[in-house]
Amino acid sequence: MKFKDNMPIYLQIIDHVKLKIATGEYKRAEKLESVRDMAQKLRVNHNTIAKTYQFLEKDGIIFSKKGVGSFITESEEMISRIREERIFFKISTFVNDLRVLGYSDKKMIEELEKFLKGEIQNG
Amino acid sequence: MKFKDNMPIYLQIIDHVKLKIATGEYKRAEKLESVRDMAQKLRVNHNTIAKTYQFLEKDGIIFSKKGVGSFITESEEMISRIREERIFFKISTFVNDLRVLGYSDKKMIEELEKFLKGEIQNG
DNA sequence: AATGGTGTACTATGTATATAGTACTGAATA
DNA sequence: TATTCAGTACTATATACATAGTACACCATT
Repeated sequence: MKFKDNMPIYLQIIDHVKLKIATGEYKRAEKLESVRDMAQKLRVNHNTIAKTYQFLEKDGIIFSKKGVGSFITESEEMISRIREERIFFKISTFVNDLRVLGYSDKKMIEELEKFLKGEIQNG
Repeated sequence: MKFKDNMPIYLQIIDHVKLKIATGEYKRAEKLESVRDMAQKLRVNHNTIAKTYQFLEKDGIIFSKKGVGSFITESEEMISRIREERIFFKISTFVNDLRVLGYSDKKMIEELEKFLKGEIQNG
């Protein structure tokens, strides 16, 4: 995993975990890697992962049991919400950003289609 | 201007200036607000604006003259590039983010159209 | 009962960011 | 020439972030 240096690592890992939940890679009630294993895997300090897990727990996205481990929420409703909020955020951000740049709805769609077509030719 | 607390202020202001260039609000060779005026307007320390301007100058986006002021680049090519790079970044980020979430090109366009239509009904 | 893996907590250290305050340098102008 | 407005530079202080290292509390298993 690559980190940007203009954003706290623990926030990037929080988003990383939420993304994995949104894509279904992390499933309901699944056991997460331990604080120390995750730290080693991502090459960060275990305190940073501990902070990450504590923030995720505060938001009800995971729950931790001392001496046992950390687990993805048991609420399917929460999992759905994480996915849907993410999709809504991505689309609304996109629309807003392009409108600020002067794009109409029509042009926005056209440019998106052009981008998708051009990609195939290039790659 | 509102700042997010998870990203350095000076980086947010850099983006803010680049956006104004991209939209045409800041024009070629135009004089920027002074370090101290901009600081007062955005309610940050003047050192933060000085840092911002120095980064923008390092990238050739503005140039500063001691005792005179800071100015938008005289290069129209640079201005066009700032706008085009921004648009490309927004579109490619959007496409990538939605693909990660499992969206096909077709579904991506459909959801965008649905969002744009739904918006009109809601607002 | 002892061991090992778990989350958690704490101190210490270093870096980046932002502020406050001050002062210097250069250019335009009254 | 003196003043004013620019950018620039410096010290000091505070906070957030990340690391390193250590230790403790809890739970399951041997």
